[in-house]
Amino acid sequence: MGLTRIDKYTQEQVDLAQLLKVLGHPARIAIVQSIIRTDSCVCGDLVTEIGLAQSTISQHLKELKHVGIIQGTIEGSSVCYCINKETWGRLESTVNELFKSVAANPDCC
Amino acid sequence: MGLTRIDKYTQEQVDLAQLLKVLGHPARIAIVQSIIRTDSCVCGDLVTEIGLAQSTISQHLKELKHVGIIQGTIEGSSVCYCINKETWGRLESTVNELFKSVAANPDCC
DNA sequence: AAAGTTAATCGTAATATTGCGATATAGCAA
DNA sequence: TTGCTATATCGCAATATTACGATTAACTTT
Repeated sequence: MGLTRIDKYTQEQVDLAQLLKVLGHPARIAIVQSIIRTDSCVCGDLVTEIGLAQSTISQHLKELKHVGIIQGTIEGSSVCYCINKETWGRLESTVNELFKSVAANPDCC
Repeated sequence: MGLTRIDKYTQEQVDLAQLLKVLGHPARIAIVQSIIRTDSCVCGDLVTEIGLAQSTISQHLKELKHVGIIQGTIEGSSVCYCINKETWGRLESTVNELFKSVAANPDCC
């Protein structure tokens, strides 16, 4: 069917999966890393830096923005994209909880 | 084209994205959580617990196994799936590095 | 051997994702 | 106004993903 069934899962599972899914693309990882590294909200630079078409980068930015991983502010004729720390904080604590339970899990096979 | 171009990215970006992508599905999150929680390598139980078809669960297990998130050992007529801690350790440190750089990133817009 | 259990694989239909060029939109500059 | 730049959106083609039923494979029990 190609349609992920969400009626079987908790809201937490759906939310976490959504964030991880959006981050689960190398272009979007590269975009996030670039936004962090350049430390300024350059945006069009991503096109030349990553080497995908402008429309493709714009689409990835849209997805990152849609789930709240980044946020954009219009700044003259360009757009300033930066990290949404609230979402990252939420993701960090959820993921760390998972890591903790993995670490505490005894080997069994 | 539907084909993710990997020639534009570093190996680290591709590897991280691959792990996050596989975890980016609620059924696979539920599977991982269940494997951790039950603390034993039950497997067929996932079908009744999650409520997807047996073939669907098997397919998700295959993907988790393929990227090394879990590992399976044949145990009689059933299979014992459990966490692959080496992969989780790698993922944890990579992700934590990312979280650290996000936290250190100054707000700019 | 025959039947039952468990899990993997195959085939398939429906939907989603990726990437691009072309076009639209909006602010800025001359 | 007329261009120029920056970004978003549209439409499309290629490919990937998701889910399922049916089948297969392998072990267990009778």
